[in-house]
Amino acid sequence: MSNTNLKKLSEELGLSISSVSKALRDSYEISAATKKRVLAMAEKMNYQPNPFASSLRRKKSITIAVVIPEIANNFFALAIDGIQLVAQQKGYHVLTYLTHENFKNEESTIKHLQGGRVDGVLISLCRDTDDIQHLVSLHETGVPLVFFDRVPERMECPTVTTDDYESGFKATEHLIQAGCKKVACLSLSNYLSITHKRMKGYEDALKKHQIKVDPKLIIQCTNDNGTNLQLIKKLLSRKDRPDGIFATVEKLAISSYYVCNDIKLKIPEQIRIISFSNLRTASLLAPSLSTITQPAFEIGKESASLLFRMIEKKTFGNRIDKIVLKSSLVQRNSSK
Amino acid sequence: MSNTNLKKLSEELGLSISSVSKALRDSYEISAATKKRVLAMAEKMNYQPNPFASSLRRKKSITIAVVIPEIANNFFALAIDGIQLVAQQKGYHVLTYLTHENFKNEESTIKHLQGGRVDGVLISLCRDTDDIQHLVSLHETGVPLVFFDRVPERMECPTVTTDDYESGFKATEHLIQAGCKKVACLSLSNYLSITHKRMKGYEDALKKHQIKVDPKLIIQCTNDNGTNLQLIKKLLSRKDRPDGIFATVEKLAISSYYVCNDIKLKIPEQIRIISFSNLRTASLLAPSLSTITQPAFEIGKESASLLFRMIEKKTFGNRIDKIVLKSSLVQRNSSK
DNA sequence: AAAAACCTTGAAAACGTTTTCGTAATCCGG
DNA sequence: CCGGATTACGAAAACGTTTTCAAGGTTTTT
Repeated sequence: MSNTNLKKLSEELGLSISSVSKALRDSYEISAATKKRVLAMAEKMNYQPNPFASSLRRKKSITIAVVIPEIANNFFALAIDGIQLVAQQKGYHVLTYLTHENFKNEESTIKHLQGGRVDGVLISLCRDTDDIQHLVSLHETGVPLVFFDRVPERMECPTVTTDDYESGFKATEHLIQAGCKKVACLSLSNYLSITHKRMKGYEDALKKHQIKVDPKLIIQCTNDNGTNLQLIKKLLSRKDRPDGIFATVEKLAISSYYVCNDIKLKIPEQIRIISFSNLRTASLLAPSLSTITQPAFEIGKESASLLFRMIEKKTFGNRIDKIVLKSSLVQRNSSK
Repeated sequence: MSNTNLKKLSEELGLSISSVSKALRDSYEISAATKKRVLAMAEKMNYQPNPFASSLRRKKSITIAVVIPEIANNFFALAIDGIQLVAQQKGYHVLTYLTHENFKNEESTIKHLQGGRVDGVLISLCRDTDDIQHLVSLHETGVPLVFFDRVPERMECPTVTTDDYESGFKATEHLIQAGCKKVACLSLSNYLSITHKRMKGYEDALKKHQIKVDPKLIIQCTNDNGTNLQLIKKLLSRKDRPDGIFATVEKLAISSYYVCNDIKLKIPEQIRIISFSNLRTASLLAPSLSTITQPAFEIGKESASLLFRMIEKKTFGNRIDKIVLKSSLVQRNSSK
């Protein structure tokens, strides 16, 4: 086992434990010569400090937690990438938790994090999180907390998001300008602020172009792919089917493609599609998929940076940062 | 802060610290009535045990580490998903580390893990890992270690892999049977066991069909996408260009698609492509991509399960498990 | 030459648990 | 009612660090 500790090291060196500890932490109290000796011996004996003893004593874990709905998802994978980059630079460890879009999981995960296991938490809510008591409670214990992308609607807290309203507006307007008269909206959740904003953009774009918002064209999708396929198939099989689809998340666009293949609907001739997406193969699809692409990697980086500012107390007292990044609309053939 | 600890709890209850601790851990030494009182008070005071004190004392972290080259990668994202599933069931925490295909990162990460921070490690090597001294060293400190997919060639250790040789063979033979005479192989690394095996399958399939292995058709790609695009473009622009591509990893197939679009090579008419891939949109590409699909999620699950068997010492003394799962070849239009 | 300042080290407490061991108090059969 | 078993709890050590404080020794100042 990992056996060499300060005690053994100090015995080997003929020094006290405290001196060895101080030498290793490069304290001014220790002479250069001694430090050199200690470092050499530590190297030789392959000393690795016990992180738990250290964390216990210093009340710091050098660890952050990332809580996300899923990982097999291009957006979140990229966000994690950005988070890890910053964490690695700071020398922090990253604990990852998946809620699988399940509120109970999110709740229990957050509760566990109250024990001091981490110095800060990055979180993107799950699709049916409405009650945020668990997060308020975590916040009250003093753990720095940053939300990214899927942020709570009614909580004063630091967030990193994108211009969801504008993106929803632009995407919808783009479809209208391409010729769509009946644009459907595929939504992920009833609760999430991001879907509210994206849908508000969608509705306002319709209104701007004198198109009435038709509730039948707004589909609340579920967390089950099979069900979603059925919902979309039903939508697209109607006589008065839409001629455009605005998908608020990537997987719903993918499902739409499958349904169109299935029922032989031509994209974009019979139905135009645009979607929020971080798919790297968007331009290789048949047809290439028009996307609103969120800067997922940057979102991760910004969130982590913000969190570390809070951890290091570099952020002003009770200042609450709300960072908003811009998504980019990329027109491709699915909306021509 | 997370302030309530055993001491406060015990004072509030008029019990000793040890009794409270034992009550919370449901020890037989404590009466049912007392346990009930303690549980109630712990709930009321929102007690969360300090994980570091506990880990320090018990010499267990209830945490595993996952070390992978990258996360924005369908294979690894799915594998992590499987790992997390098992870890969550076991009540373990998961620390994730990205090496970004950089050996130095891998080395230092592994070194840090020797301090006892985790009870076990799951790792997929990075593309240029040749020297495995750091892993031998970790293993020697007694930390259970399971390799998945990208495993070391010369080390006696538990692994979870797929039938890479057979898959490489089948994929290549499939291209030959589709009519290819000159099949190129896009490889990721010189060192990895998986690429060796996949390439051996490739070579043996060629030999079986009396096709000479042409070193000029075997391209060692790099870790830089731009460079890879150039390498592939050069390969496909030659007069004696190949009529088939066997890509050993997904991103090289994607790059090939881009190059073919760029230089107007028709897939599959002028060049057929098959690739290892976990792309969920493989069937939606233009043309749909033939794939060898690894059971990434299952690989994650199996690796984690194996690791936990080792952690729980349920695995026989020095028995070394080598689990091999089957990949599936899915023919689509890119190799018609 | 004594006093003050500095440099280097060590002893010990503390972080919050877990666990071993000891010990009252109760119980039960003979 | 006595001896042994059982039940329910507490005291204290231990895990491996970090940090405060004291102290011995050397150098500098007066």
